Amino acid sequence: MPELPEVETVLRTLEHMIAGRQILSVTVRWPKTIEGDPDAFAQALAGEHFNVFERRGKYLVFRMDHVTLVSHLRMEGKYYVQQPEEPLDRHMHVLFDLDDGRQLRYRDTRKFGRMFITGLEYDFSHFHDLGPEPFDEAFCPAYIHAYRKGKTQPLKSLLLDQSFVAGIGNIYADEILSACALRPGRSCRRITRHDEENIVRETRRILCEAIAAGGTTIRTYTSSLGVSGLFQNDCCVHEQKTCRRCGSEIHIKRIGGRSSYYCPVCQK
DNA sequence: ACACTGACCTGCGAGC
DNA sequence: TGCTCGCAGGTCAGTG
Repeated sequence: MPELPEVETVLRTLEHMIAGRQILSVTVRWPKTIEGDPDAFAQALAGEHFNVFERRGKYLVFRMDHVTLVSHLRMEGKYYVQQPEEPLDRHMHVLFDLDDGRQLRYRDTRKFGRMFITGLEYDFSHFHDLGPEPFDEAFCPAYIHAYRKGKTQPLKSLLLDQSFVAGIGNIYADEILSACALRPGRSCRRITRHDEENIVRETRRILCEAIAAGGTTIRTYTSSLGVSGLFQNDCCVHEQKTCRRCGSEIHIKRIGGRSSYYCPVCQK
């Protein structure tokens, strides 16, 4: 499931592969992938160049000539750069014909991912209630303190709340709370200043390490493969049987509708 | 205002 | 073997 580090990896890999390329035409095979009118989407992108590659939270942002293309992979969205004669499968929902003869293909088995176009000056403030980036200095202990005031939700739900901080998903939320020795079900009302400092530091550390792990895939990419990160193979608690720190059995509990993995010994 | 639930989708594994 | 059921997950609309 792509979270911030995976989205960053996908973005940098695509930048490496298609920066400056022009879109000749767009084919939409599953219209619901496109927010808004798919025909207008295809028309607006024809002739546009991939100029600037940005990420905001889990959103991929491509600045073109006259429009901005925004893409969210949700759970299983992937991009492939292939030759047009390579066979399509039934999960390839949007095709972008490029000026060098290759094809950028969006593939999504669950069809949850979405993309849309908007103006060149798009900055997210009008459409999405996204919180600060984890690496932005605005994400600090004092910010957490102010944000959680009056709230009672579990810490896990707080970390998944994209208007609190942008880019964290279920896997990294579990890992961050494990690193902070906090149980996912703990109320955000009942943490200390020390915990707030830990959350900021461990969030950044874990995402940094994950981006670094994903970065290795950039150097080894092959043009016809989908891009994803590697860090998710290296979790302390998420989808683990035993705690990597103390060896205790990992517990699973549903919190906010998500499976949450934690060590009952290390996390209080 | 806050917190929780269900819908959107498909593939996969468990259980019968 | 073949079927059904439940689960996985990010976001948002809807509900209490």
